[in-house]
Amino acid sequence: MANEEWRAWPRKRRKWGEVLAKKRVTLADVARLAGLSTTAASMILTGRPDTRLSAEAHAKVHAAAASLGYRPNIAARALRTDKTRTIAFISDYVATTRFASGLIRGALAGAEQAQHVMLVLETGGEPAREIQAIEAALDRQVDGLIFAAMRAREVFVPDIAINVPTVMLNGTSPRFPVSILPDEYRGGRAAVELLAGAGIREGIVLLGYNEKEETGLFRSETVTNRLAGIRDAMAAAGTTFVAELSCWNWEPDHGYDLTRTVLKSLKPRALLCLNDRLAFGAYQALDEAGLAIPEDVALVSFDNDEIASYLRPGLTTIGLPHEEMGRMAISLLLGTPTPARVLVEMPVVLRGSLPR
Amino acid sequence: MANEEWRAWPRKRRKWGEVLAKKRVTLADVARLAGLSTTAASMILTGRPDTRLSAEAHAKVHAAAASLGYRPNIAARALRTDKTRTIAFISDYVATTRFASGLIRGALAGAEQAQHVMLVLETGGEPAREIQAIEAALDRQVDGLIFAAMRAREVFVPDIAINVPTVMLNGTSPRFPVSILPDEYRGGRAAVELLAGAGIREGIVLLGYNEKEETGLFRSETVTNRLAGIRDAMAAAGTTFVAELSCWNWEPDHGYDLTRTVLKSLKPRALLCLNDRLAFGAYQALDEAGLAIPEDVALVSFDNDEIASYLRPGLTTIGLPHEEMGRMAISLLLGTPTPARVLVEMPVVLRGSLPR
DNA sequence: CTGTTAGCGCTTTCAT
DNA sequence: ATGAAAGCGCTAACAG
Repeated sequence: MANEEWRAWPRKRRKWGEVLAKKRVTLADVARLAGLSTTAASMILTGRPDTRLSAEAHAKVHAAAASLGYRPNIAARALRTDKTRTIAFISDYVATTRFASGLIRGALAGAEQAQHVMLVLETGGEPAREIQAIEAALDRQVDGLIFAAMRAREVFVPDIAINVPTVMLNGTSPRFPVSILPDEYRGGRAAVELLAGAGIREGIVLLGYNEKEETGLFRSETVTNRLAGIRDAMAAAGTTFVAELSCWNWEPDHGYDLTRTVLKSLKPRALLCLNDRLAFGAYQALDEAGLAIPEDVALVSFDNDEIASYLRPGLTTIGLPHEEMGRMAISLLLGTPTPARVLVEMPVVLRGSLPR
Repeated sequence: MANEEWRAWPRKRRKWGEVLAKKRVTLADVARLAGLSTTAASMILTGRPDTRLSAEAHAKVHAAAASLGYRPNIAARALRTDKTRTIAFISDYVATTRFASGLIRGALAGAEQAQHVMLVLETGGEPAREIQAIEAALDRQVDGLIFAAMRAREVFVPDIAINVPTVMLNGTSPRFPVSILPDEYRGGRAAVELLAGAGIREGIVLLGYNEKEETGLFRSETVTNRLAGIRDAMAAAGTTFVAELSCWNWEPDHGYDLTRTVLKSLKPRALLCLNDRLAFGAYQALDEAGLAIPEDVALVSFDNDEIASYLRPGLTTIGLPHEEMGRMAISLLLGTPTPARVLVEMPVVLRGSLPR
């Protein structure tokens, strides 16, 4: 399983503790060196405004802190202040669907900017692990909780006491009013408008519509809203789909099969795919059929998955604004509570799969 | 940018603090309810073995804790014990290359299993942010540090005092002897042996060899070792490459271009691609040239990127054992220090791009 | 303007 | 067998 190759270092193995050394410098050390009280040192180092200590005192304390390399012990501070400058990010899956990792990245960036730090916990969507994760976070006195779902949906949050601000990210929960979601409705509209803008109003096939929205992984309002936007925009453009193909999951294989099915009976002008992986499969089927993209068939899709940029021609897609959403979760958490549903705009990513 | 839709909840906005309630139950509360001292409660709840308190005391304390929903304050405990059961995972990028997120997932899983929790920090490889990340972690009294690199390489670790166990994950550093890497040499051998096993010993093209290994993103020993394994295995099989194509980066476009170049001058039997994205580009070029995989041209590649499973036929590839590596980082950190370089075996993932 | 004192919640000698 | 008291490092009242 693992192949170990031993290196020089210690002759005899020792415990980690023995390998390391020196205890941390404390505030008392700084105060002592500066010849002042810990109180003075504390006030000066935390930069409290109201209290006026001599400029000389300031200088001495800062000099002492610097020369000793002093760093505050945040755990100790938290005992007094009840603030750890730490936020927990609890999600069902971590970057399993690679693009959803944008949620973490955005949150991480937001936290860093706000001088906070993030505890990341994965629950697999299992209630038992969710409870453990919440408790582990709360036990460490985090200042806030972000509950993230990798696929937008209503999230079940265990009914245990949570006494810190909480934000639902890419999901909703009746218990927590603050939630952040992609603006799927407008995204859906945008996709259709893109086609219309390219002069395509006829011969459009919808790929991946899930007949039973209440089934499977996508029982969320997400896909419902996306579809609502699509249908409204189609109606507004005064057209209808020439065909609607449904499937139970959005993987490349399904896109491939669906597209082959379509091509048997008709010659579509465009494929509107409900996500990029379906579109990927569609590319394969279109290639096999000798149809050129976008001359024969145009494609528009959703998610801005990484593969969208790999395809040739590149896939035009309505992206999920995950990074922006993650960032927003932090600012909502750290700001005044906003008991609202925040909808974040989905970016339009233009590539070659649409005629210009 | 963000579209806000206000929901029912509070008439007037309040601060988060006012929205929440009740202070935490403390050990003193438990002790009081049990009619014992905090000392007794502490000993019983932490399950210290040597001290023998009455069975009755045990029962009372546990009952009290349960009925109050007591949870220890780990920050406070850390003040005494110097153990936070928290580990920091500091990496240059978080899941930017989607498959590298396996490192995090593995570490997360390992931490959870060991009842620890993980602080995740991203540095972008910038020294200033690295310092901040280390300090932020150390200030929170983490029990250990994992330094991860998303692409295996030698990692620069800022020269600041680090007084906790540290493991380099997917990277090396002269300062920290414990490091975990994929066993690239054996992986390289495996790839060639796969081809040989399929009866292919002639007409093999190497795709993506970087002439100047010291340039660009891959100055690591990783690619060097991978290539060494490949060359040794080729020699062992008594054959040589019919062509070696180099490029400066491993993206689909390069694989596409390189393959087209190859096809101009010869008809290869197999392509050995140094990563899956190159292979992806190669697929596109082969498709265009009307060559069938694996009948005309076989492919073997590295990484087991997600796209490898999307391709048709599926791409046979030597995977990066990131999840296993992440898990191992935790166990090394929490166990006895192992001042060694641990090499983790790369899994062989068989799919249709190789004739059977 | 500065220092003393108290205590956050917990574990740990050390008495009883 | 159990509890009192000290103290981890820090900040907040309150004196001086």
